[in-house]
Amino acid sequence: MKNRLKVLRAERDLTQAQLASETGVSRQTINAIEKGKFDPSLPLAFRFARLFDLTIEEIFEDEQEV
Amino acid sequence: MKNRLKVLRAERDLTQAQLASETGVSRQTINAIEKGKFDPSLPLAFRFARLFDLTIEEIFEDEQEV
DNA sequence: TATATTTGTAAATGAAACTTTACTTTTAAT
DNA sequence: ATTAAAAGTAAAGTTTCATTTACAAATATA
Repeated sequence: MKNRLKVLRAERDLTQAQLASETGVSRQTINAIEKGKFDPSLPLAFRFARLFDLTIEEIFEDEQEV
Repeated sequence: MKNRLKVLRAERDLTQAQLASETGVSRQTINAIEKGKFDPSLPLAFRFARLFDLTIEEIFEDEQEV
């Protein structure tokens, strides 16, 4: 699943560490999600959406893998 | 996190087993999500959204738990 | 009321998300 | 060219999502 976190972060001048602390996860978790190592949980996806004032669909692009 | 899966299923006359098979998970997973035992993964949430032709936000209601 | 279907639940297991610690590489600013 | 900050990565561990098997309870239908 692709995501626009890196761009959204850049637009708001946030570091991975800042985004991590604002969403209550570790910096490594943010890095792993940005690098496509794994997908966030649904609750974490909602926290990203709330923080950036976007829908989940505007942040994450599903690639219908099933 | 609340969800409207049970109602959406009822509207389309689907059993838990049918919804499970259409989204590629077990019946027990559907049951557990409906009963609030746990939240679906983000990819599974996208599959529900695609199947019901709704956004994730229209199916799942976040209760800002963090 | 008997029977079939659906739903609820539980235990054990596996897979994926996420953590902590720690270190290296890259980028930006002196 | 140094230095500091940010990003990348890795290993080991915990928690959460999801599986299989199995059975009980509820709902529908004959």
